[in-house]
Parts: sequence; structure tokens; C-alpha cells
Amino acid sequence: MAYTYEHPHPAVSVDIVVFTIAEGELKVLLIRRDAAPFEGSWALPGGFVEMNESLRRAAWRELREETGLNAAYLEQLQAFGHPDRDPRERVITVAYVALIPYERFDVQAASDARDARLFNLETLPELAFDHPRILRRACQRLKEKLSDPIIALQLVGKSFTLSELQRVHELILGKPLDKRNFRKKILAEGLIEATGDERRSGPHRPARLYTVKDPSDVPYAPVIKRA
Amino acid sequence: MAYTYEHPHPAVSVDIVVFTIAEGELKVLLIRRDAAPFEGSWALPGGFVEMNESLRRAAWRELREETGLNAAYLEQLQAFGHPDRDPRERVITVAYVALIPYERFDVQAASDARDARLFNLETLPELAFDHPRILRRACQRLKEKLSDPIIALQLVGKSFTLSELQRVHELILGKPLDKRNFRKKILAEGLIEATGDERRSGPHRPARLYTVKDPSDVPYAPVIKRA
DNA sequence: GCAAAAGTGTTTGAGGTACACCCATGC
DNA sequence: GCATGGGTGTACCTCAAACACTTTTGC
Repeated sequence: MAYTYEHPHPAVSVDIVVFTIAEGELKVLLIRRDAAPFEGSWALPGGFVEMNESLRRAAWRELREETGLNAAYLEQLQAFGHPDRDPRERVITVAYVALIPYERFDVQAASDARDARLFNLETLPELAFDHPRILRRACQRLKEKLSDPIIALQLVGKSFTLSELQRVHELILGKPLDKRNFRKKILAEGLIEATGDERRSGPHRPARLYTVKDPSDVPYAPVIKRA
Repeated sequence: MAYTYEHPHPAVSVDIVVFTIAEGELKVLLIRRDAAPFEGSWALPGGFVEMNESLRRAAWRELREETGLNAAYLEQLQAFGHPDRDPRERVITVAYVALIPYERFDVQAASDARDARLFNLETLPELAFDHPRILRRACQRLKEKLSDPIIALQLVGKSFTLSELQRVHELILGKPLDKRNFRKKILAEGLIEATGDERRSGPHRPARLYTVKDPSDVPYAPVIKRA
């Protein structure tokens, strides 16, 4: 089957920069390419936009198909369209940023289960296409958006300790934060509250657990079962 | 001539939201469509991306072709790609925001000189496609970016008074600002300096003129001739 | 002289930053 | 009992916001 147009048309794809926190580090999801070009190297999950779906929907679908994930948070980053970014043909890609708490990760469930792995940002493999550039922009955007408190909340589980949340901020900013100042600010925002439960995880005082007060404040937040 | 692909490809266009200050108001440039669909209604300047040019370059070219303008400031807004946003075929558009000081306007010089006009944001005509949505996002982005001092500087001339610059901020924010606080903040940024000249323009005290100190601080800023 | 915009400082409150010690636990 | 992270309050500084009068001009 072939499709013919009077004028030349580029292909349009979506690529998704999936961030999560695993093993106490900020990680990005990459997929090993099993076809040319860049066969064997790693790339952002993504694929071509279908003709009857919106860009956002395409990003959502690709994410599910390639990784089995249902994104918690999905935001358009920007379009990338240098003429020679893909050696096969002109491909314009629209990049998205997705944030997913690690506890939701179930990459095994991918229908199109390819070789997918989480990488630390400091130890990235060779990336295909202009994906290094896209990834850099995504990191930058993530930092800029961190002032919105819901960003970090997308990367922790249903319930979390304040130290965990602080660590998320520190990983994104790449610098340590003061514990007391952090807690003061976060609690002043009024988005989260203590559950009353504690988590004990080592030879030290147990940590209080917190959750998002009102899930509607946090689009796509983990669904919280209230008593 | 026809172009054939194995898979369906959308068309890709760029649309540019051109802001300027004219007659003491924030205005946006629109072009009257001379062909279906939406013939006779107004639309953002834009057109299809050519196969050998980047998105940014396409935006630049369309702006020049349709309006004779050389953009002072051009920034990607985002991609819009709902499947039915164009009734002819699937068209994904990448929107840009351009800021141009009014003194550079020379729409008459357009090679593809169509019916182009500046509109006040409060008195817009009917817009084609999803351009109302694009325009709303552009206004929102402009507000968000105003904290960067170079934004407002893109909308004033080579030399300007502080009242003019303040008016630009007020128009973008849609609310009045305090004169003393405004001047304090702007001057503290250290980007501009008094030229020593004054401008007299009515039955009141003349205003000092300012310019950008270092043009390299302000990409695409009006080229300033230094003594 | 009067209308109209230009120009000029100080005070206050909020929020961000710096900083040090005790607490509860597992081993 | 000791190592480990959890939890807490105060002082300072910076920046944003509020606020009123004098100056210079054109007519």
C-alpha cells in the first residue's frame, strides 16, 4: 500500500523521555534499537504518529506499546526537525517528557517487549539520532518545572517520606538541599499530609509517611484510597 | 509531480505568532486567507515546511515571505497536531512566537504581499483552524517569559524611555505596575543604560532615553551604533 | 498657571538561606 | 552503645510591594 501527495511530506514521530527514580538515582528509560539505522545503539522510546491520533495520544500509545507503561505525567517538550536528524528520510519528531514513579514500572508487560533499560544520566550509552540533544533539553525543562511542586510528586510512590521527596528534588537539581528549609517549604504548600503510618528501613528512627491530600491537585497522581 | 510513501505522512507547517507594540497597544499580526478553507477569515502567518530546512528556518522564511519582516526574536512555542485541525488533510503545525519592535515593521515589503494587519488582542476577528488556541498559548507563554528582561526589550526600539518599557510590561501582564518599583528592578538588572539624550513628546518633562548596554546580551536586538 | 508625564526613597512583609542538636531505631 | 537517618526552630538577608511628592515642559 502506498500514499501519494502532491508535495513532499516529512514523517512525524513522537519520542518520550521517561524519567523515574530507581536505586536512589534519577534514571531515563532507553530502548535498544533492533533495526537500522543505529541498530544496536540506544534510543528514546517513540514511533510514528498515526493519522487519526493526536500527538499526545501518539506519545501515550508508544509509551504503552514499547514499555507497557501508563504514564503518570506527560508533557510536550518541543518539536525537533533538523533536516538530517534521521538518515532514512525527513523525520520531524515531537518530544514528550513523562514522569513515572518506579513502583508503577512494569516494562516486562510491554506488548512490543524490546530490550529496555533504565540508565543513569551520568553513564549514558551512545544514543541514536539527535536524542542526546532531546535528552539535554528534557533535563533542563525538568529543572525549570521543579518549582511546581507536583513534578516531584509524580516521581514518588503513593506514600513517601519527606526524605524521599527531598532526594527527588536534589537529584533533579543536582545539588543538596537543606532538610529543614525543604520541609518547611513543602509543608507550607499544603499539598501533602501525613498518613499517620511510618516506614522503618534500617538502624534509625522510622520516617513518617505522607500522601497527596487531594489527588485532583496532582493530575495523574497515584490513585489514593482514602479511609 | 507526486511524492509517494509506504506509510501515510502528515503535512507539517509552521505558524508564527508575531507580537508587536503599536499605537500603545500589544498587537498580533494576522493575514487574511485568500483560499479555502477559511477563505476570507484571518489566520496566523505560516506555511508548509520545506524538506531541506529546519523548523526554525521555515518559520523565519515564512515570516519574511508573508510579511517582509526579519524577526527580532523567534522562539518555538509548541507543536499542535489534533487530527482534524485542518479539514483538507492531516496537518501538524509547529508554532513559533516572534517579537518585533514596531519601528522594524515593513509589511508592505512582503514579496508575497497579502492582506496583513495588526490586531488588538481584545478585538480579534474570527480566526481560522485552531489558531485561537495557538494564540492563547502564545499569550500565556509571553507572560511566563516576561521575567526574562530581554523579552520586553525585543518590543521596544533602539532607544526607548523607561515609561515605554514599563508600558510593554503592563500590556503583556494586563495590569498596571508601580513606576518606582519597576525602574528600580529594571535598572538593577544592569542591561540598559541612559544614552544621555532625551525625548520630548508633549506638554510635560522630557524623558531620558535608554539603550541596551551590550547588544550581545540581547540576541537579535536592534543593532546599536556606539560612539 | 495648569495639565501632563518624568523622575525619585523609604518602609514593610514574605520568603529564602544558613545553621546545630536531639530522637528512635537495628545491630 | 553506636551508627544511621528522622525530626525540629531561629536569625538574617534579599526581594517584592505599597506609597506621595517635586520637576519640567507645552500650551
